[in-house]
Amino acid sequence: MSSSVVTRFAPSPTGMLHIGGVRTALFAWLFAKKHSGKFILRIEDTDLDRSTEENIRIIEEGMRWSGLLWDEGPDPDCPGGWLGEQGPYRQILRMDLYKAKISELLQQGKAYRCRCTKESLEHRRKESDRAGKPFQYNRGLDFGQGCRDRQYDDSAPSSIRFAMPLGGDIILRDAIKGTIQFPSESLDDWIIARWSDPGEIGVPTYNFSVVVDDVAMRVSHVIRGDDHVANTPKQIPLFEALGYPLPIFAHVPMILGKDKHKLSKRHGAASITEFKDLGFLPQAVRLTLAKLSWTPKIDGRVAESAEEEILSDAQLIQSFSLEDVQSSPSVFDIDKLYWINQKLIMNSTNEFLMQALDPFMPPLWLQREKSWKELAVSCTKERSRTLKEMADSLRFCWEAPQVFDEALVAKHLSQSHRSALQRVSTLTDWTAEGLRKGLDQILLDHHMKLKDLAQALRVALTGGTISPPIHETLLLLGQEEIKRRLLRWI
RNA sequence: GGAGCUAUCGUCUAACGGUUAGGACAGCGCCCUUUCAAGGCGCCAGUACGGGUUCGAGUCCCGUUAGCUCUACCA
Repeated sequence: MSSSVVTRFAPSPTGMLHIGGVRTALFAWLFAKKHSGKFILRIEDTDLDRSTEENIRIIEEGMRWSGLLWDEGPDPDCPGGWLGEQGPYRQILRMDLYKAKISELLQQGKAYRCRCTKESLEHRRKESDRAGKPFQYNRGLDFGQGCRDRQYDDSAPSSIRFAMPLGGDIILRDAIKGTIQFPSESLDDWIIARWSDPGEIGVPTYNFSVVVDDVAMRVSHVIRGDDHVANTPKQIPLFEALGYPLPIFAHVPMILGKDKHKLSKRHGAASITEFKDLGFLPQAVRLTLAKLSWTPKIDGRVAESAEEEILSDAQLIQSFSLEDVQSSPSVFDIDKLYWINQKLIMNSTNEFLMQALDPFMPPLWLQREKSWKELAVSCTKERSRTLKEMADSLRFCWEAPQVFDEALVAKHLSQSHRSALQRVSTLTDWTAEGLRKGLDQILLDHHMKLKDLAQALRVALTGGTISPPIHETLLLLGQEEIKRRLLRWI
């Protein structure tokens, strides 16, 4: 039990849920599932100014939609508002724990009160800049100028800094990146608790609370974004100072936009909500994200055909391994998502799609018979990349065309076409079979090709030349609606 | 500026130091076809650069270049 796997996703509620965050969470989730471990969601809201309740809700909803359900974390349905034994899972509610740990460090001389004001630090930073050196508190040019050995008590306002090692290297053994060495001299004594009034301990900073929480929640594998690599050498000595064993670190590479910069709104969709609204399936998002910087190997083999690219969650979980994750970043290509989404839609049951389509459809959709919906879904699912496109391709069912393109009318609705349309409106057997026979007879009588009649009907009925196969299009519209729409052409 | 990371087709990637450098998406062409798709077949396209090590380097080492991350009392 002591060796059981626990991973976590620890976003800060300062904005939307970014697709890059979802990918990081996905890897942590896959790893936990693979090892029958636990996956924790923890809200890192120690930035009081930027964190909001609304953003927490967005994160929870986004995670649920993505299918990344957490074993421990916030849960309004549970007593106290969270699920799990190490709660609460919002850092703002865990201040007592942090402050107790800070007191310990203070007593042991592993942390110290710092009375340097923002102004003083600003000044020293500028001085360093002028000398062409990076500013590091109590290192380099600043060595000896800080409060490290002043033994200040809490009788005056102060922040609290962690006394970092002064020599040697800090070594990070990363499950993805390998061993990385950081010279201690490139780090400095960083702030673990913000400025506070006399007698108090300020709000702890991210790098501090993360360590305390990861230990308290028994996180065995810290799987997080690449952008945290530089934080890790700060955190490692803290684990040691607190007397905690080190978890295994795994830093997953970033997801880039087409211009090789961090993926953002500029590249189109970046938040998980946007992907949802675009009509992508959660499974498609998971699969696409999973295959960035990682290639699943099924039975030791990578995909060798298009079909083999489409994997189930079970296959992803089964083949997931941190060692196989690349250390280089990758560019997110939405075309691949479209393709995977289309494949998954094609593979989906009508039952599933009928329901998945609900949010994209007008109210009239909900009133339709099941058999009608089934027909609508089955004749559009092979020709749509997204749920939204599916919904769009069924628009003609509720929206009669108002304006017609003259060129289309001239090409597809000549007098001879119209006389055939006249016949269509007089058909009486509107079963699938009867309709087929009826159309065939019209084609014979009018010496027409199906192609011509189909396009004439499309233009007359939908205003365009694109629709599901013509028999299905007619069945979806129904006899009465067709008569109504054909009226102006016959 | 400093610290760190990274480098195979446009993109995602595969390749015990030995392959005509493989696959997928995108693009292009042909076939199929009732429009659009789907499907089938095919084409285009890559080891950033320079040095080593080696019988042999995409793969190991060193440098160069480029990109990214971090460099906050943000997370």
